[in-house]
Amino acid sequence: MSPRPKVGLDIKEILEAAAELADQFGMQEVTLANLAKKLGIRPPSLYNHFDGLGGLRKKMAIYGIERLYEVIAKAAIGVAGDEAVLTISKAYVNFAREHPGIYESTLMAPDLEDEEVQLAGSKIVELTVRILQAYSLEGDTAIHAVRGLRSILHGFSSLERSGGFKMALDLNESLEIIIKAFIQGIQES
Amino acid sequence: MSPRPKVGLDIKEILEAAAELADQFGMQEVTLANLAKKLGIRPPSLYNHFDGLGGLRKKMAIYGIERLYEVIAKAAIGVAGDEAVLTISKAYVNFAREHPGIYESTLMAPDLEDEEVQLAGSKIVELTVRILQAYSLEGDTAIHAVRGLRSILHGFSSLERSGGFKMALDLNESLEIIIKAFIQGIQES
DNA sequence: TTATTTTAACTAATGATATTAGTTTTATCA
DNA sequence: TGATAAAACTAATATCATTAGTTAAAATAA
Repeated sequence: MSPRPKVGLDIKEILEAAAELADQFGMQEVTLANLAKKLGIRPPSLYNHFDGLGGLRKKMAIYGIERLYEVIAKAAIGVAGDEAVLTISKAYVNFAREHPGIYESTLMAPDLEDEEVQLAGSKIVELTVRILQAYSLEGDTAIHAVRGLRSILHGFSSLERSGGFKMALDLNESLEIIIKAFIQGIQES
Repeated sequence: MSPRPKVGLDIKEILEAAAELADQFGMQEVTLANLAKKLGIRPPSLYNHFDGLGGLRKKMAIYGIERLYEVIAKAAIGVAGDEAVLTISKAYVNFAREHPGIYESTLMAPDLEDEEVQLAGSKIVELTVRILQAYSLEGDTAIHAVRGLRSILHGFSSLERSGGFKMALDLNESLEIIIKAFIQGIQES
């Protein structure tokens, strides 16, 4: 019930190769043709591992979200309160900087509302909720706060990558000030 | 020095048709084939108006940013302070909701660092700077604040569109609370 | 060991796409 | 009226993703 073919690729190797392509050349260069060439096989052979280009993008999105989660979760160990929020924020933004293609892939699934994709993302949301519990926010404020934090982190990463911030002013400093302002303000609302 | 051909399309009509396609079906359906069909011409004829698919995407990005600017600028008339920030924020998010394809196009230029694209975007940045002048922020804080506000608005719009917020909690309320918290916090930093 | 089954590769072919080259039509202007 | 320039066209090419059908290799079952 578990045979092995000649080349013997598994989905993990394929996703790692696809992630390398994405980080080096951007998601628009992650084609079945390029991926197959990198793996030393023919494009149709990839259909044994996932359901076409859409299927690849979905798997890449889940893989990318999981890698992002691991980085954030590791950063969250042993910290709490403001320090925790700041630490995971930096980890998030750094991940997007170091792996622009993987980060891009987390937004390129054919259907981002897909159950598996949402499930992967919900782990990051839950982690954020736990960290914000330190502030004992009232009622729905915690949910609004999570939405705000996610908006800041995704918006910041996205704008930074696309060259949206062109003023000569340190970006890490901006991030720190933005995050601190937000958590300060949310406590007073 | 200004002849006229038989059909006589101008770039504005073409961009409006492309924007309609984008809003209805998403940017991935804005192909030269689909656009030509909608306009009643053959795909190669489009090359008389812009430089291929990349050229179209660049023109669409500029067109989209300009339309977004107009909406924000109109919303900013006759308001100041917190009310102004809240009003333009709602206008921004509403634009992304009403014109998802146009909004998407503002991020799909082949080179977002392109001079013309940046120029279009800088008008929105300058408008935001003027509105934030009401707070008399010290030193570089104004620049950090603009970066924060842009991150929130882009991140919020982007996550909302991709189904990132799945809790059953009013999104407009979230936006209002997030923006208020941020401008409150930035004044104390 | 031998036979069967399953997996993962392959070739060949198709349809859609962007793109280039070269041509034709049409409207303006001298 | 004739020249020019803009904007349409046809024809052809290369690159994709994708499907259908085939083959080879490895693991399991007899």
